[in-house]
Amino acid sequence: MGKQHITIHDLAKILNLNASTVSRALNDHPKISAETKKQVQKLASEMNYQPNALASSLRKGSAHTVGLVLPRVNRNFFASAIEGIEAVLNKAGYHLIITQSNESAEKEKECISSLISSRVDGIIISISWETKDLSHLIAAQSKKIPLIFFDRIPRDFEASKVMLNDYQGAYQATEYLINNGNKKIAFLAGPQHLQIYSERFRGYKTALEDYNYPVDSTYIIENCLTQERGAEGAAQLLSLEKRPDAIFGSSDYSALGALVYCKENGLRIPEDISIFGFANEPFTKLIDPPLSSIEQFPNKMGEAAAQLFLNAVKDKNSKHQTIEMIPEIRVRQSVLSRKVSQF
Amino acid sequence: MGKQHITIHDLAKILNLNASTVSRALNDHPKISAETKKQVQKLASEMNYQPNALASSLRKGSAHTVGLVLPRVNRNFFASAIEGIEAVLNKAGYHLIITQSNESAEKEKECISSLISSRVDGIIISISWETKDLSHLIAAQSKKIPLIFFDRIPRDFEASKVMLNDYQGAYQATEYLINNGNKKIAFLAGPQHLQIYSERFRGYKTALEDYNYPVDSTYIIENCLTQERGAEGAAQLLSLEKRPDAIFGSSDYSALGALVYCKENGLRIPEDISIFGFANEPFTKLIDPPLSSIEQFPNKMGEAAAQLFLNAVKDKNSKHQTIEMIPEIRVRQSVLSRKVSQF
DNA sequence: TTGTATGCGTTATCAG
DNA sequence: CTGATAACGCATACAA
Repeated sequence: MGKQHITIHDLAKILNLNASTVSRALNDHPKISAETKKQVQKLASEMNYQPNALASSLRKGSAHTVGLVLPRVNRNFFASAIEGIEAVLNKAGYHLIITQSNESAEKEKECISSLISSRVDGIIISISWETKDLSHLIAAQSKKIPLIFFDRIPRDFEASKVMLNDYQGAYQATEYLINNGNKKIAFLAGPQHLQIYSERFRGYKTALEDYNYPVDSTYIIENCLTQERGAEGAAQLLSLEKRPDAIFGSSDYSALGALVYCKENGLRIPEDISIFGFANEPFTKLIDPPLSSIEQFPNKMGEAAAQLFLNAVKDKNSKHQTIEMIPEIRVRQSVLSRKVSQF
Repeated sequence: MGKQHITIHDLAKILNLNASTVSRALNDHPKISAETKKQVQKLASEMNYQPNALASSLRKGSAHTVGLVLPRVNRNFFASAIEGIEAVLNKAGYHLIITQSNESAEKEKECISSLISSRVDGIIISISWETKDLSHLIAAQSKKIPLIFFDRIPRDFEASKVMLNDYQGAYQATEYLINNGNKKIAFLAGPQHLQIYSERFRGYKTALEDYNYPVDSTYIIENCLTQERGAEGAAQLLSLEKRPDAIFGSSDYSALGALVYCKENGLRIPEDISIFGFANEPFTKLIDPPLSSIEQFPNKMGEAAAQLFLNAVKDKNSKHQTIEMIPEIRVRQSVLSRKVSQF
């Protein structure tokens, strides 16, 4: 009592052993007698010994820890990704430090800096909406810390990546809208310097072009990812002389904002206007009407990101790898099913 | 290049200084010349020096870090609590390590153990559903690590606590149901060894008693917190000869399960049956019909928990403190408003 | 104002 | 099989 934390030296003194022997016994070193091991481990557990991870990591030069930088944990997508990452990492004996950038580039810099200071063995990151300057990421790489991007990936950056084929998801959703009788499809876009959002936009645009639909810039709302922005975007779209008959959001939240706004303003969904989201957040199934969306398999994306990290530490000289996941559209009542084609 | 991480010794050598001087310069020590400071800080930033937090914390005996143990981050309630905790803690210069027990008592033990090994300065915890043995928590306290409970609190444990007046919330919800024409109110209970759930049950029961309603044990479903269990509970209740006309869930998720089950089985909500939840998760506003629930102010609860930790480190001998928050009911369309009384 | 010496708790290396 | 010693990187008491 009195002593906050006991050390291997305390144990050693009591057992008339050397601290090194205690250390080895605790780590199940092969050439320590079974007798001694038993003795040491018994006392350690009786005295509730907890090794000092700081000291151990300092000495070993690694904390066997991976840092995770997320925009925010308060999103099913990211929370599920954490589960996948932890499952793979824990099995491999790694711990995870979760940090949040809150969509702020500055906070993200701090997270990275703090993780480097904590001497993490790798960093898995989904960058913030704001992030444009990438020097903090270059800094991490220059310290030979494996850097794995997932989901939100900067354009033109050499690193391992887990990405969704956002293009394909957006293309399919747009195609579905077209094939089901929607003529004027509006799009709520995200920041175009993030690949996922530019790819979603490309999918939308290409589908329109392939079907010989005009791409009308008044139907494209920029930087529209939050529920609030979605409502604003919908307001803007509904005030147009020729208002759209469908709104496709780059995020479930902006789609939700649009949906609520349309309902509040007397539009019937999907009879008057169809709505499509992106991410398949759990609430999409629950709202009225249920929101069509695109499943991204966040858990699997997390697992894949963790696996890329493990590959990187296993083979220090391995090249960067990219894993692409295929999304699936989930059609629900928020979209018209007029079946104008046989598709 | 080549070197992964540079140290104060590297900087010292380059500047022809001693490592201690460099250390002091970087920490803005008062008796280091402005000249030297500028020199050192310039080089440090040029070379992208990142202090080794492991070494620093080991030496200082504290990492200025707080550990957080949550059942899971994939809940708005907990994710919002994190925000509140971080806001207060970061302002005070502390970092947060987030861990998840996944509602497993064993995993929770591991989290605590790992946090103690990381030499956190305090632990904020909301315990898992499974947790009954509290030895891991006693272990933490015996090492003089301040322990702050929030939301899910074990009965009869001396520690600082941030709790909701769950009794009051449940009482008010039940009272509302009574006053609005519901005669047979069923209850989906949680594990009674957790104070929040026993208090919710007590609120429900007391309200019934106060209004001279019978407390019918066939209307009480035990251990019913998940969406799945909620659906099962509803199935059980609807199969009763005299089925209830209202279901009050101890969680939004079990209430949701009940709501979906009732809808799927042809009951109109609220005409045929009223549903009330607990926690006011964001989805409650969005579903059809919107689910009545009880707001817990998770962000404020997080802030309060962090504040209690700060109090504990500021005054080592301070007594345990308890902060009680007052919940507010949020009535939505999932409940009948028959107004049988003037209330 | 700066340098020297020491120790935080652990583990790796070398001896015995 | 076990012990002695040094070192991980940093911060502090003490010295100059």
